Amino acid sequence: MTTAKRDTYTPETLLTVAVRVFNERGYDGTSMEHLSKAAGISKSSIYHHVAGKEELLRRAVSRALEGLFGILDEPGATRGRAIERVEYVTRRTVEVLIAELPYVTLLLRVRGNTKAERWAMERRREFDQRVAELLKAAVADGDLRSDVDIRLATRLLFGMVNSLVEWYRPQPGGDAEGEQLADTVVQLAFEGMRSDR
Amino acid sequence: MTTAKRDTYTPETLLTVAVRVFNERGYDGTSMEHLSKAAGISKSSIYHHVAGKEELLRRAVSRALEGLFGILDEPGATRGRAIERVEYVTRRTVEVLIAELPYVTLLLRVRGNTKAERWAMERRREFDQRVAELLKAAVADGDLRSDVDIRLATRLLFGMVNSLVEWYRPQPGGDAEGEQLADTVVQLAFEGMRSDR
DNA sequence: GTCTATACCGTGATAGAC
DNA sequence: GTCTATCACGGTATAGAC
Repeated sequence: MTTAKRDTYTPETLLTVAVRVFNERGYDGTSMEHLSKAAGISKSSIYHHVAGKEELLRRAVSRALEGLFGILDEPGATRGRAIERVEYVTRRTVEVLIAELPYVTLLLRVRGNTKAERWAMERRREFDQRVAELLKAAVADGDLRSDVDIRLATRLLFGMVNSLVEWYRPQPGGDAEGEQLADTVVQLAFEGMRSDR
Repeated sequence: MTTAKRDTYTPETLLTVAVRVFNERGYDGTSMEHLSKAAGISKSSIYHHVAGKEELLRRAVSRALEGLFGILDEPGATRGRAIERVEYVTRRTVEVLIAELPYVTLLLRVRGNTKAERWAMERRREFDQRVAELLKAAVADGDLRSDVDIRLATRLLFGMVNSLVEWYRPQPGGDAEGEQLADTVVQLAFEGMRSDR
């Protein structure tokens, strides 16, 4: 029942274009004029599909947040030893970041100037807290080093993971590329960069 | 000879205010009206001190870049074993990030919409490349693990370091706080988060 | 579903008085 | 050095024809 051909815009297809431009120029640096040029339709035609610029932002960050929160409900994140759940969530976060790259990129860059942005920031904080609790449990189990503040370690770990959006660009033919990258990130984060082990 | 009291603005003191607002609202999300309110003077008075909004941005990112490139000229970054130079640069980058927090924050967020931004991004890439060469040398020495792509490891390492600007807020009384934080970052990055060593 | 035309407001920047 | 007044422009968004 899904229409294959696509010669006119829907909110979904328009979102794809908008998110790309938002990430190139920044949300505030993007005007409806920029969007209309990129989409190949007039400014006013955009308003036929969405209520305005902010709705596009809201849809985009919602999608990113759905992906991230979805991880926390997966079996790997709810069962087993805490350290294993931590590594699982880290690995899956990398994979979701890559799978939903433009949406998560936008999420990680919102500044809180509009209602939609502030809502997104709040939900993101929730996610961070959920992850921080996991790490805390792993420390209690004695599987993560206890000589550094765990809140700090969580932030640094996810600072490393989130930095992916600043430079990672998916390869056209790279299929299982995400899993490989996730492996490397987990290795570096938990085993360190030194070779003398 | 330095005038202690400050009841009128100079380009320097104005920059302090502007950079704070830029970081709160984003550069593109900040209008001259926002700046004038924050500075307590009228829009047109701002133009008496600086040529415009972009000059404020240029001054800010210049300051950040000076701080970062300065590190590469320090003895610790030019002498000794490569691995030691890598750890030194990492540690010092954290310290400079904290010492020049608002300026580096702005630098790390530019999108390339204006000339000043594109120039800043180019110089930043130069810095990253210089650091990547250091890490490469440390791998050649056998001191850094060779089972992961070194360009990738460099990006993740500095992704972790740079993420500081997203959440670190200096404590009013915290003096040697920066050095402590730098120690932790270096430990986590090079030794990893696991406790089983 | 897309267009042209337009309303209306905030933007960066300037002129000139004090 | 700061102000008020003003400019030209681009911003989001709407009206209404096709």
